[in-house]
Amino acid sequence: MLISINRKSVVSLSRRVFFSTLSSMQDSDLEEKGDLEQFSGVIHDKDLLRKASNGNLLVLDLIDRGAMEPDARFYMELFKKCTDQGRLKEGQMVHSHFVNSRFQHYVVLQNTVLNMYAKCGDMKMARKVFDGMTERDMVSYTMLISGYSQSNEFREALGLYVEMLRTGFQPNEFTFGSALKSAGGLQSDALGSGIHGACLKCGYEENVYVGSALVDMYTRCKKMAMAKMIFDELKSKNEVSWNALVAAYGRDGEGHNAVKLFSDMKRGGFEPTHFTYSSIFAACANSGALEQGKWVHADMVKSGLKLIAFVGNTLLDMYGKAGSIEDAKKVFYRLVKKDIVSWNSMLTAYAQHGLGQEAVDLFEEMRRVGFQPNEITFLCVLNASSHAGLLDKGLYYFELMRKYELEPDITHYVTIVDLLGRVGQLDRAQRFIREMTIQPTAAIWTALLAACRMHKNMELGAYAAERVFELDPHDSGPHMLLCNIYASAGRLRDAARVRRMMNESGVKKEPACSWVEIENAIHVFVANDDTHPQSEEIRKMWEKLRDEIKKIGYVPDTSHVLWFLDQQEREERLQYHSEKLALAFALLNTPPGTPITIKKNIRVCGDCHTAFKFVSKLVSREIILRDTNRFHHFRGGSCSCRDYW
DNA sequence: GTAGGGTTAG
Repeated sequence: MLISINRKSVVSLSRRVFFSTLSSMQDSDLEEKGDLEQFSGVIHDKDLLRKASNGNLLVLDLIDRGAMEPDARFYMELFKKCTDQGRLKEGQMVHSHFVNSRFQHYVVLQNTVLNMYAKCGDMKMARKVFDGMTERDMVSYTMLISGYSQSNEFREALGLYVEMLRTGFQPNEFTFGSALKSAGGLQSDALGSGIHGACLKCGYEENVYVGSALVDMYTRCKKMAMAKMIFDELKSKNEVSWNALVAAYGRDGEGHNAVKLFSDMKRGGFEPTHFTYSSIFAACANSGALEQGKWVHADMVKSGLKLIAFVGNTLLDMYGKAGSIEDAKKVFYRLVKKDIVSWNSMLTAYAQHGLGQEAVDLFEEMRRVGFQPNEITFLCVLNASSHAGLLDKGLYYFELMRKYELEPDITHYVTIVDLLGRVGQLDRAQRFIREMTIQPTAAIWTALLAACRMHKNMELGAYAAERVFELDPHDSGPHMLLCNIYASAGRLRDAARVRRMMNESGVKKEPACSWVEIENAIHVFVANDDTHPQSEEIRKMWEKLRDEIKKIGYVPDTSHVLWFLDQQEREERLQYHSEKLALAFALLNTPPGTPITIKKNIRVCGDCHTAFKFVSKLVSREIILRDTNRFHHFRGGSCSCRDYW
């Protein structure tokens, strides 16, 4: 609370009262700073003011109107306060006074200014201050290097690091930490090991910051063995060192290793932090290790850590990716404080599950409560509209972006092409591409190509494919799409030509695989897989299922498979697609009535989609299938995507 | 006065 004082009462204030009044002021009272004018008449004692204000930004007003002149220590406190609170504007104001003060040549103060700009993300100004310094020390270099590395300007950081060495300054543990982060950011093993060598030479290998930075750097350079070795030999470890390694498993989608490390960490007496949990959930999300993720979630609840956005967002994403939309929703609504990523993640989860209407409703709720959407928000909601076939909504939201002063980028355009294509408005999609204000990319034409495959438009498909091949000749996806378009139109010669083209230019098709998690183990299947210990049983199971579903109406759709085989061979191949094997395996190894979740690394084929619908009816089980695009929930003979995918 | 670890989309 700012105590309201008028000039008359100020004059009669004792030094003591003045001191305590100013000390009790909060920066949040800044809007009421008009009242400060009342002080200006009585401030003569700068030291008293400095002490009383304790770096309080309220006094900026006094400085600005020349009512007081800070001393060196006061400048320092003000700059630090602006740095800590990220108050760039106030910092600039103090800076402009500082350059006219008699302290302007103090290196330590100039460093503090430099650091303030760097930490507030204004690297241009930080650089300008640095360049303008007549005298620099090692800290000046280190502050600028760390600023660059924290702004992801890794090349600048390392350039400066080299310059620093050339100039003859000795880096310290602070410098090494930032330099290693930059080398990791550039994924440059060569630069990283060079810096590593320098750390050893200077005797910093036992510093816990340097150690963690080394571990992190090597993981980012894909040198996991080296990272682990350094980690194991670290003399001093803390939770950050552990987190660096856990996070690496998160990035690589190695859920099981991450969880194992998590257990080791706890056994070693280290408390997991928000960073740890966040990384674990990301690891489980990316590897589909839902059961383990749930276990760690329970552990976090026990630990008493609050469900803040920082970690809740990752957890939400994990449940979404694992197919459990209900759990994702629970996390979302229990978050202590939602940030933009929370909203976007929830929208993504809805979109992935084909719950377009829910996504649209959530987006409207977001606007209602006054949360500012960003580009990603629109991408999520456009995607959701597209997957649910909500044409008008999608087009409306695309236009709405500009009202929020957001410029659609190429990814938004792709979604609109996809949206128009899915509902079969191919001509309109083509017109939309022609009228785009930005240059169409391979992704744009691939979206149109996929729509042509869906709606069996060979001519436009061939045209779109040509455009894709011009822009990106090495992607196998578009080749396969075109090949399939020709094959299902009976143009086998053309299909063969595309195949040949792929072979000649060395385009490889990613092998399809499906996997299913049962009791903490992940079982992976590829088509015609007979390597699994239960393969005989699995085949028999599927053949039994196939015969049963044929009785209730299943007709194998062979238009999706290799055109060069005869009908019977095609049907044969089709029957042992990886997702069918995974399904048979899951039915053999899970209790009746429980839902089954299967993941696939490419899009589900049309025949498997149909077969899964029949199986869900036959065995009265819910089957959840995640492909690269989205989730399919099969229940009672139909799919949540309403065959829209 | 200076340092290291996390999340949404594609």
